[in-house]
Amino acid sequence: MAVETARDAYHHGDLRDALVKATDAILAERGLEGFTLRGAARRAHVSPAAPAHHFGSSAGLLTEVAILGFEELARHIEIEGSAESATARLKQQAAGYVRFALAYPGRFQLMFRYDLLLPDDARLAAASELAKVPIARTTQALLGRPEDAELDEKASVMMLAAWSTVHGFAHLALSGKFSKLTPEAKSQHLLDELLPAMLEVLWPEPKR
Amino acid sequence: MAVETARDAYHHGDLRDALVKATDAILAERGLEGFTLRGAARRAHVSPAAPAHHFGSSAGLLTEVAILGFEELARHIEIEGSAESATARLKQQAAGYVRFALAYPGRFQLMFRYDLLLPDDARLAAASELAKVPIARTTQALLGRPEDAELDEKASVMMLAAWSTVHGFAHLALSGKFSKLTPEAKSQHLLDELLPAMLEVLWPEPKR
DNA sequence: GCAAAATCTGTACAGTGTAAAGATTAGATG
DNA sequence: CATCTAATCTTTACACTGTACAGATTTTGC
Repeated sequence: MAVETARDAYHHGDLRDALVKATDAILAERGLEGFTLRGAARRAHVSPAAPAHHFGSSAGLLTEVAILGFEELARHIEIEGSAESATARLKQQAAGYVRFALAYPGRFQLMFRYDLLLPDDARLAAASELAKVPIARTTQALLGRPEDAELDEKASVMMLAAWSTVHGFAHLALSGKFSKLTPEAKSQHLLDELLPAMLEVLWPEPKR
Repeated sequence: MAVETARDAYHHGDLRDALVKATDAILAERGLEGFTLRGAARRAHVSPAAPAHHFGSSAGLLTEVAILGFEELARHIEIEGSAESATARLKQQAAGYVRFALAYPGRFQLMFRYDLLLPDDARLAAASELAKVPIARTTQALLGRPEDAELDEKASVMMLAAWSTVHGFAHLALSGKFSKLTPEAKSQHLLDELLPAMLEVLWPEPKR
């Protein structure tokens, strides 16, 4: 059956999955700029042209990894415990978003590099859309509406505001644009100090 | 003297500038992913290895273009007429920021792709820093402080909030993440409708 | 058991960035 | 003006890249 680890056989057994994992490992170890299709093939002990059959092109493989990225991102912004307020929940989700970006910068950058991904992949679009759902629900809560209701224009704009802020913060952090503002800034400082302070400016916690 | 257009001579005359302009033109025509060092050399009618002497590497040339980008960005966020309020001024600057990103996507994306730029270039850092000055001044105005004063922590955080929001918006727009939210969304719609609406959520205009 | 389909290899090609060595020109010095 | 030196550009070359194409190998369906 060759279902077990048959890496030296002519047929790999589960090359598709192995290539995705190899790519993800490369992203983690050497970042997005360290990825090459041939490198991923080497890591899976397979010829340079092998990936083509499963993914068509480099973009096909990367799209698969980006899908996993959006799913992982969704997990990071789903809040576990019940938050005290809607704004508190928003902040928890924001922290999850940034935590994901800082923990998996290669994945995160890939997910927004349309030039590396298949432009019209339905599964990628769906995964991206699914990752927004938790933010959408919190937005509705902020407006005092039922969480599973459809977003009207005001809610859409509000969600866009939250998303832009957090995404911009994450992107600037990964671009190294904060090394000047806070020379010693490491991930912990960004997550524990700077991000909450910024969010408090934009979504102040209501006095009680 | 060969100061005049001597493109067919052995010595170009002003190859350094010609390569920068060629690169900028490629970014405008084919985007950042359309740039190659050899392509820029071809456009300047020069051999593939010629750029190396002036810029050392591809990153050196791109860094030069990124510096021009930050200078152009600074021009876009300097407000011309006097704004009615500090928040109104912030919104004008935000619009300038996004207008720049949408008008010159190749340049804009390059400016934040640290993997393509020289990591420790002093002039690039200075240009990037200079582009923040107008936002810093508006931040001070928002807090009712003298505009040329040093930013304390609160002001820094506030500026970071504004910057993150606008940068995230621009980045998401260029990533094509708004095509779902607003299928027909073109630059005009983003600039005239969506962006002002989002900013109004975060920085509501004070009642008068 | 055997044909057909799926999977992977080997080879090849055009294109990339850039290192190294040589050709050409410009500018400074006498 | 002549000549030397330094700057500038070309040529060649190399190790890569993504991927197209033809063929080898294995699995699968009948």
